[in-house]
Amino acid sequence: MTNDELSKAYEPRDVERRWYAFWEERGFFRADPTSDRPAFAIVIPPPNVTGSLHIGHAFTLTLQDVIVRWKRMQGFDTLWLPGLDHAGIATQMVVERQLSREGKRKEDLGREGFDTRVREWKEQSGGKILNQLRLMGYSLDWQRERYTMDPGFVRAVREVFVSLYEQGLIYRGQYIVNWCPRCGTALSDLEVETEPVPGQLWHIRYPGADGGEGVVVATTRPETMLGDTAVAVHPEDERYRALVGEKVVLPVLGRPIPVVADAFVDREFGTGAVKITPAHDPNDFQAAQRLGLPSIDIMDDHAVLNANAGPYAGQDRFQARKGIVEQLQREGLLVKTTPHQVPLGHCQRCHTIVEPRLSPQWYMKMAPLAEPAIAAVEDGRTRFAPAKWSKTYFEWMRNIRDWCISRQLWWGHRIPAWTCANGHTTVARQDPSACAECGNRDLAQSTDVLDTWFSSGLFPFVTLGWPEKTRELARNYPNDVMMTGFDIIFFWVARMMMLGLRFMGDVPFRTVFINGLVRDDKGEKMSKTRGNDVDPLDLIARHGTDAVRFTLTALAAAGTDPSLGEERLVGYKAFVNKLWNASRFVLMNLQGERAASYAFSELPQPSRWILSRLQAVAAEVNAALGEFRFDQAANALYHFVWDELCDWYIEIAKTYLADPAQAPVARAVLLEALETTLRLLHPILPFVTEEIWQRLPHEGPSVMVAPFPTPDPAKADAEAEREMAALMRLVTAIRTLRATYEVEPRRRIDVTLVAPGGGGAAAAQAELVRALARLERLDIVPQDADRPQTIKQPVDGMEIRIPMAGLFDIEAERARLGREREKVQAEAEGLRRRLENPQFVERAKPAVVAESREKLGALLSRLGQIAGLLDEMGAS
RNA sequence: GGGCGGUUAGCUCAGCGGUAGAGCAUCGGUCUUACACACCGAGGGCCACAGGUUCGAACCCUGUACCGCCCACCA
Repeated sequence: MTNDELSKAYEPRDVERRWYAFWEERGFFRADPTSDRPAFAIVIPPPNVTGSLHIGHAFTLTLQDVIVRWKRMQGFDTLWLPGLDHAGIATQMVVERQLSREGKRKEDLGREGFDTRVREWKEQSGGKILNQLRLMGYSLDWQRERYTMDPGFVRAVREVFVSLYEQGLIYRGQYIVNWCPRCGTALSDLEVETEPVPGQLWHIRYPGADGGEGVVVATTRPETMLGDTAVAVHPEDERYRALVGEKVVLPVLGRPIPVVADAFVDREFGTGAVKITPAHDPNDFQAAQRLGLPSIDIMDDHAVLNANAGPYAGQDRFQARKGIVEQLQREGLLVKTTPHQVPLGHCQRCHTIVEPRLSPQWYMKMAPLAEPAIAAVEDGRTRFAPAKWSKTYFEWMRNIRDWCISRQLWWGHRIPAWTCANGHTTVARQDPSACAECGNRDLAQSTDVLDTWFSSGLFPFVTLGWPEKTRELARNYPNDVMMTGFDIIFFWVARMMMLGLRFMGDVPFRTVFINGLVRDDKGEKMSKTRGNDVDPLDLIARHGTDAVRFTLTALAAAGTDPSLGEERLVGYKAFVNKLWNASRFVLMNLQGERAASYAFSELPQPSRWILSRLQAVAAEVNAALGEFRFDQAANALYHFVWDELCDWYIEIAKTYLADPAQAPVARAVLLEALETTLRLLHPILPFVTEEIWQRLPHEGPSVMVAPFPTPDPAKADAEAEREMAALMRLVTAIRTLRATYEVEPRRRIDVTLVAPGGGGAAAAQAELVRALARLERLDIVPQDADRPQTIKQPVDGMEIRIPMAGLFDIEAERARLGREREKVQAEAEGLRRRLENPQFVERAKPAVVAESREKLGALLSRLGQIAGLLDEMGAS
């Protein structure tokens, strides 16, 4: 290969598509259950079929891919199985919206027609997000792709439902549910978002049936009064004692209802008298159960008042509210109206105000399932990372309530329950032909479907083949890691824990890593509705996939919500380009020859240094990824590549490359450093690393399946690191002096280094110092007489001396020394105070005390020197 | 009403017992033959506030103030 093939700037576009196809064709993504390598499996949070890739997916999935690629390179047989969620309510909404654009409703198609329509739509659009996952470079095992409505899931869902029913953990009951009048279905508690809404508290008089004053109740929802079956007061409330047991007349409808006493009433709130509407309020429902009161449902599926609402039948709930309030006012029964903030439930999907409604639904008993799921985290079979999330998990699990699993939707897993003509219920794995109880053959299957999370909750084992006893199940369950956002800990993680323990007898995964939620550069949560979301595909089109991946990885500090600003992304794009150009440099210098062999101990110090640093970085990256500290891994690599490899070693190597005697070994070191770095970076930057790696002399078909670097102790060289650090401090100090006095960059100057100890690295690498600091002469002397008109700058016990003659601005030096003196004085003062404190000397660690003494000594001697220099200048 | 988290350089964030770091932005200087998506330098912070523990606190404890999130059936 010639360098002509490498463009000056990295061009991600064609590179990415090419390598992804290459990896996939070679089967690198595939897990092999017959492998004798250790297994590593990770559960993907299956995106909705309706969905397209948003930044939240890109964030969590990039981190997952980093882990997967890392583990694969470490030699694990890794399984990262792609899947899609049928997303019942969300998908139904999308398809209904499509229909509505065609001027149709789902009822026009009928249930079967609608079902077909959804399946068709899934076929054409379900692949969209999967292709987007490919564009991101994710190394998913595509041959094992699953879908929560595929035949295996249908069977598994049935098995789980029937089995839980048989165990008494699924039951049917009539309670108050959260009902979305727009979606026309019940919702679980988790699908309801409570938000305070400014409302009013209406005080309404219910006159006595005996013609007396009756009682004034306070309500935020006057329309529900049509379903009132009592008024309740506190049993010990003196104000109403006489009324208990009497009747009052429900306004509008004129129905007499009793005044009852129940301790749940808060005497302080409103008037202390509360209307009881058992069919439309959970509290009232419970009170009605206790007190034996009837329930009157006044609304239909879409919150339109029904025949029980008398004159308001046929009106929408809010329209009716208005009419009722006006009527009460006309009739003089509206005592007063006060503003009042009301916490109101909204449908998570369509944001319609949820109506509490009495309705027959299917429930899953949660307490018996939660108990082992709590224990499994307590005893560490599953651990949360960061650990704080276990608190959130426990909090919810310990206060868990039964889960309403039935939905009145058309899209989803049908509930395997049939009702016969005699009203008996049959729940069965196979479609029954006769009632299990009475043999009646006139059966109708429930029209309800299951909450989408019912099937998602089975994901970790059904995707491995359950209920069959497959190799995959034996090998990969429990999965090793589950990574997701905290927003679905309850929806998904908790339910996988409960169902996994129930049906597999073990936890579904060993570690749950919770990542933050991506925010914009102002810290706001990104969402379409806010209009501040960024499209990851747009970002990759403009900056390249690797830059996007690196940005997301570098942002992933444990436990924080990352803020994604475009500036940051541009910075990491530059990093990818930097890596590209460093590689170009190495490739240009390889000259097609085979890498020379070398003995590490005989390498020049800078070469030992860069290789030693490389071992440290390898150790750091491995440790960081092991703890899910993605930011640390990314930063360690960023700084190694940019600050050490590029800014120092490549510059140093230029001098070696110019010398035919040193060039071959330098090339070998450069190549080794680059090749190892590419392997370290590959999990984060898969494309650019492959593109470069393939151009290097290499073994194996792909960097993707090359071994992940581990630190080689034989190449750890503490002495070289120490010496090089000193050398870099020296060069930097000289450069700083040059910059301070505005010495032209091109101009070569003479420097004398007074080094009583011999000069160490500076002496050994004098040539390098000259090259890096752009010196004409570097004289290293053990001592030197004081010379006037000389800049003196201490560094590591040595002193840099540069003659001022014709070079330096004396005023500038005076000012600089003045500033330095202030700083040094302040620091020395602090140290002196500390050392004068006998308790510090006595109790602090000896090393800390010694260090302080040493530092103070150095500071004081520098102060003396500064004073001398200033004197000298004053004199001159 | 409960619970959790945050408050560190202009911005976005690391650090979590030995008197502060990064990226970007800012300022000055450079086309030094890999890279101007670059190079070489510089400036910038009483680590929200008040107490306490400690020889020593951004870091541990207590409280306060803002900000954010989650959970919650007071009409």
